[in-house]
Amino acid sequence: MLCDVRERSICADLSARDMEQVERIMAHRTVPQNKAILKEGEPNDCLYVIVSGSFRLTKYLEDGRRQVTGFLFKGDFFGVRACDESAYTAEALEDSLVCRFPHAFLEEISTASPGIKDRLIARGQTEYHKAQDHIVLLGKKSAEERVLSFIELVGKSVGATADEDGEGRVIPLSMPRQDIADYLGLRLETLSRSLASLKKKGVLRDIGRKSLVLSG
Amino acid sequence: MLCDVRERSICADLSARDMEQVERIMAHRTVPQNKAILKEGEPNDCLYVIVSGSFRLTKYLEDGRRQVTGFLFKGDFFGVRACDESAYTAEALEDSLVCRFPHAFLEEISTASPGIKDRLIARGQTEYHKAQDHIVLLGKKSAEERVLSFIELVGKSVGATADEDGEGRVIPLSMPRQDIADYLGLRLETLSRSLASLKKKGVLRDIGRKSLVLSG
DNA sequence: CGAGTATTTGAAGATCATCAACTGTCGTGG
DNA sequence: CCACGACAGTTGATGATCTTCAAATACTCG
Repeated sequence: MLCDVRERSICADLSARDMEQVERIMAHRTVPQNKAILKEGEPNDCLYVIVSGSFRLTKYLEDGRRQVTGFLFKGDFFGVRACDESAYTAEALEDSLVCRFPHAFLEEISTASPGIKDRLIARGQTEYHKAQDHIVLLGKKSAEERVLSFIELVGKSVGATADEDGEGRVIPLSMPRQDIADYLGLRLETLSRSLASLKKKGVLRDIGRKSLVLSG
Repeated sequence: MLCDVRERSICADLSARDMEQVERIMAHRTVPQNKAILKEGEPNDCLYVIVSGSFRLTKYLEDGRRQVTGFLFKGDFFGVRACDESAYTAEALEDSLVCRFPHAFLEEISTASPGIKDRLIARGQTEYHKAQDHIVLLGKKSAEERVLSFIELVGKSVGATADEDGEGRVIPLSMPRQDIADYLGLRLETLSRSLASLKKKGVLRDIGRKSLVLSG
């Protein structure tokens, strides 16, 4: 079975011979909605590539406060760390499919396909830069600015489609409000009010549970 | 000339033969206080390792709001990205010394010393995890909690020393209050008040411009 | 249709920001 | 060596934004 995310992912660097190996070793795995595939503090020895669906990454404070540190979509991957325990929890936002690579296996075939490591470095940097943008968002932006930035980010990640009128861009949302609020460092109610306010101002054309429509 | 950060840094993976190469190619460079060695948006083709001193990483919003996304100390490195422009500005907090490696050079010797790439991957992950902790700090913690977390982070990074009485831990601060505030997503005044409050509560034993003393 | 959950809305309160004045510190030069 | 100026940091009073608690409404699924 072939992923349709191959060209965007690690497999793109593999030779035909290595690909055979991959197809023997790797495992596709379905992850039901809200099920964790990786848990903060638990050991992890695999890299996961998202074939379809989406995930949230979360971290918890000792007292239970939860922060969503990122959302991942098709083609993204997580679980890079080769050693000890995971720094975050990864949960499916919807029924999803991932491709699983043991680190040991990656290490092995990377001697033949060193491009794999370059991919990991580059992707690591991309994630780091996204985290920095997130930091700017949390450190310096107002509630409404955060919400707008989030919508644009999702739009870029999953792609926006034109709505019926051809006037607006539809942004699909696979996550509930609470996840968005926890990503933005806001309370549910503040997120809701910010969305309402953006709609009143005409920035948002429509607010749905599973999608938003941006004006223009 | 040999760095005393060698074992903590990329050079640790190099063979003796590669080290000769490194000593020919690499350049030590001094960076005066408040001078940027990397600027957000400008191209960069080198990796820098901090030999002595410290740096702040900053990002700016279009309207000038500044966010400090991280502080780096001896042994840390920045400028990993092999391509296009830098995602952040790196400025010296004090007169500092860095070691400079062109990416092309690293790429070249990594065929002989593949451990270098593993280092870059591992370090990239470490930075990413630090960024995630920063996100939790900004998204979920109160002003005082942020300040305490920051102090503990610096303590871990640069090492705390016992004070005269042997009762407290002295945390050296190489950055001004404004940088700390911009790191914590707070205003100067709020940072100052939080410090004062922590002292009144007995968590801090003393507050100085260039150091803090933690109780216990 | 109805129960349960997700989301929105309302009113009151807390935390942090803002504006302003004050104090402390450091380096310079008389 | 002390006085001065400039900047870094602190403290005070007021206000805005976001949170909290409470209740209403909308949506989903069996």
